Amino acid sequence: SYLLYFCPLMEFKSSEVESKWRLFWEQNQIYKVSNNSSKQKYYVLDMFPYPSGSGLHVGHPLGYIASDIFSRYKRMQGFEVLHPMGFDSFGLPAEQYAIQTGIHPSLSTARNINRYREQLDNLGFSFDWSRQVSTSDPSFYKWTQWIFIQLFHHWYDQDRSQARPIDELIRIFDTQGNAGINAAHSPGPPFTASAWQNFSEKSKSDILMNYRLAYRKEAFVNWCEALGTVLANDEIKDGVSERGGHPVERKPMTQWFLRITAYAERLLNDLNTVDFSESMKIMQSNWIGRSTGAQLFFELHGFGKKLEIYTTRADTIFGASFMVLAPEHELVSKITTPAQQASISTYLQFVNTRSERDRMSEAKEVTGAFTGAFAINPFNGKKIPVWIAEYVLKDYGTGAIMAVPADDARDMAFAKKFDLPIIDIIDKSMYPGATIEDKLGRMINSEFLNGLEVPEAIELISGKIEAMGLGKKQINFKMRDANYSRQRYWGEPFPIVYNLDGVPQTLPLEELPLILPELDDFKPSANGKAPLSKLSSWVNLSNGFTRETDTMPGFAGSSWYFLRYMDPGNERELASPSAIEYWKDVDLYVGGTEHAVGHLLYSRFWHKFLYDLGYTFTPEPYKRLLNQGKIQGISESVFLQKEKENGSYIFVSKPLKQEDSEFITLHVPIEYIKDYGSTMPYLDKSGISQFLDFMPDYREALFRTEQGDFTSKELPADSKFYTHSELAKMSKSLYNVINPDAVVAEYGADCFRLFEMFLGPLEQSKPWDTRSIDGVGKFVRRFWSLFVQDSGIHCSAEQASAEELKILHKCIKRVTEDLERFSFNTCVSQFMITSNELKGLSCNKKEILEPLLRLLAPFAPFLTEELWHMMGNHQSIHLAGFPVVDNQYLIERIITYPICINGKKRGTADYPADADVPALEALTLNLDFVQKWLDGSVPKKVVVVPGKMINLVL
RNA sequence: GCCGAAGUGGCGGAACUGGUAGACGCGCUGGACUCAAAAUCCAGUAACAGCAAUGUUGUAGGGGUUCGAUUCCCCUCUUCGGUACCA
Repeated sequence: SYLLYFCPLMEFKSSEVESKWRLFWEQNQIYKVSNNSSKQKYYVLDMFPYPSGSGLHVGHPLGYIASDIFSRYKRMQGFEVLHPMGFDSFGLPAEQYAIQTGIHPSLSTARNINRYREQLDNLGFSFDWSRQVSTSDPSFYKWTQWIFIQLFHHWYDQDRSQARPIDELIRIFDTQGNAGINAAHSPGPPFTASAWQNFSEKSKSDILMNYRLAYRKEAFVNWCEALGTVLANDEIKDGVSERGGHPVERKPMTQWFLRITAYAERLLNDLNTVDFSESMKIMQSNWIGRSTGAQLFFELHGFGKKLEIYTTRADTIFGASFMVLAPEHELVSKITTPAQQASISTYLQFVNTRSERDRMSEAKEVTGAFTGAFAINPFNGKKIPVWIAEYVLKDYGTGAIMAVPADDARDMAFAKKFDLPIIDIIDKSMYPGATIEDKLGRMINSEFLNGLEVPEAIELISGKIEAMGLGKKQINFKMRDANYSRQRYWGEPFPIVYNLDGVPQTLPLEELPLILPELDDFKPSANGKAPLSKLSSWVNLSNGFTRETDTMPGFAGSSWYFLRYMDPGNERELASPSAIEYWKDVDLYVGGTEHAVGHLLYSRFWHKFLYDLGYTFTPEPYKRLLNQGKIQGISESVFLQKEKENGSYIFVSKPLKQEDSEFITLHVPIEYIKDYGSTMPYLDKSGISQFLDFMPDYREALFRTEQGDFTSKELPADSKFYTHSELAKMSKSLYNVINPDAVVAEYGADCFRLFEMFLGPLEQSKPWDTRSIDGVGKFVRRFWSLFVQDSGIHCSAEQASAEELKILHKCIKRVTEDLERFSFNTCVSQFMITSNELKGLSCNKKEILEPLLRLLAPFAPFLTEELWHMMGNHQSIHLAGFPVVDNQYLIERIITYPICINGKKRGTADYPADADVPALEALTLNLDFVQKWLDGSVPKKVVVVPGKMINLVL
């Protein structure tokens, strides 16, 4: 034992080992990916991060670790694996930061990227960093601008279901006008070929705008005064901006839009061809929101005008007792009668003063006004009053509806409030559970529809509407065209100039990228114009033309970045055709659900557009999508009570807190807490003094503990002041962020990776459990000690026993299967089991340990690389093959069957694995304990489940 | 409100097509080593009853199918995620 003191055991020193192998991998370009490989390709993509100022916390790398494990696994299996990483570096936070601090976004972004890069490198990822992209890099956004130009120069042909060049559309206009064209377009008047030829250049440009896939239009936008910009619908939560929670109001502005609605049908249908989770597909299809219905015209009594509505329930037309227009509907001013003028104006004023926020928070409140006009029911000639109301939306359908109170809850509420007639038209008595909205029941009070079931009635009347020329069948989508303009600085400038008539023109490829100019003042102008508009030398060109001053939104760069990774240095194309041909699409995409409807839809749209133009070769960009859950934190807080008499403060230890008194809750930085993560975390005396340094306002406060009330100085040394734990997200404001760097420094990157996987299923959200990481740490040490003893590696060349081979191959089998179904947590469990089993056998045989090492390599790249080299290998383990299971070692010779009587286990018996069912039956009936139980009688049935169990039914 | 997912020990979670529920890890209890602590190792750990063998109850609650249900079907409750006047 004396000797042992002087002969230190060889330990696994993670920090030394990690830096050594990181350097080795870099010098030997282990993770360099080739575009000219003869191997089969596999593309594993992570959703690239926005490099925020606060760096990574332990939640961010979860998905990256999973994708890294999978990439390494595929690479070891012999695939050429593209596993790149980059940065989504344009966006609001950097700009907000710039406004506050004056530091230019490009500087803070570069700094943040470096920090992210460092943190990522710490975790041993196998990214090919030579392919890194950043969306704010001009060599990258050159192609973002280029794609926008392509969108501008294309229109969508519904008949061919394809984007086509705008020149072809002009040729069609020249020869036949716009009458016979089935294009995705904004509303506009019909015109003939000769009319087209006589239009001015300006008018032609305006008309073409209605067809372009990137177009300008005046629209109500979500204007956020506090942020000084318009926001997309998905940047608003509950009527306030998602970032900052500022109020949002509606404001008309001329904006760029992308005609994503042209692709709605394909975006919906092609969901069937991709491997996304069911809930993800449902989220997307709800967002697209396809509905089949009918366009229907109502004569307006005494105006010689027609009112166009959209309905999915044409069958209910005999129950239509009023019409409703959206307040912004263009006919409102034209049809309002003098008598109703006052009340309509009052209502319109009311609507205008209401922000989006008010509308949403009082969604159930019924408001509206009567225009004085009447529409004529085309089927029975009845006069129907026309109302306006907030609950009808301008942007959906035609912005006008026929209201059928008997069959629609909203119309019903409206009819009740304003005392309008309710005509019963569907008898639902035979469908007891059916709600008002269900398409079930039998028609009544509906003339020729009477007696029909609802679906039959819809069918019949739709046919009649078309035959009578009253309208036609129509498909509608909830999805709107994407607003593509931001009145912001830190984004891609539009490659657009306006001529003297204000007609937009695109820049030629030679002038791309249009570099975002330097600017000192990033604040938006008061009039809502973008910061770039202040830079007149940039805006105004020598020929009198002006530049577009808005910038592109956050989703621009992220809509196509995965293509750039294929060929990031290319200066002539977004990526070379041969590179795209080789990599094609993403085989596995890993990221959070929060991008379900935003990023994923936009990028699928762009990819389809590029597919139409022949730049990409698959209709969908992502074959398979895996959504990782979030890692939650635990926040710690203390209860503070203010004494009524003298205004002094007293902190109350959690167990002493009385339910009825009022408390202020203050969050405590988790690093001051003792027993963090246990059921009874507390502050000790030094923790309290740290906390008071952090919140000096309460320096004089008393602390109430079991031992009594004390000031912080008087506290007994052993006192425990208990705090309150809550599951919460990790956030700076709750002081509960856990930095991966600290965990890596303490436990090593391998342990960190294994632990994040071990926490639970990847797709599930789960709390970071600081304490149980020790278990994984123990595994790493035990695994190490399988290979290393005292002075070094101690593997023997001895032949492995059948038992040992079985343990190994069981592990290979389980881990391979679990990897294929992305069950990483059970992989780690299996490694622990196997390592314990081998430990129990004192197995140190190379024949077993070497394949086991390769099996673990994707999970623990540093540890396995170190051991691999200690065993005498000179090449990286990550270039070695992944072990293959040999089932011959797993064959069971004897199987222990549980023997049950009426489902209850009564004993066991060992039978040969290959025994057939009749033989098993016969052997079982002869068992002593079975005979005792049967006691002479014969069982009704013997159920034999080969390999599993035998059950006798008496 | 609607759509979706999920509810298993003190905790995170296993159980792949119905077949001995609670693998693996944390925590806890006891023991070994130690002057002592840490570390490490060994044993135990769903609940109830029992010295024990063992028995009974148990996968949110209720019902059903089955020889057998955490798994399949119906109803109810709870939690989380998405969405919100879409005609």
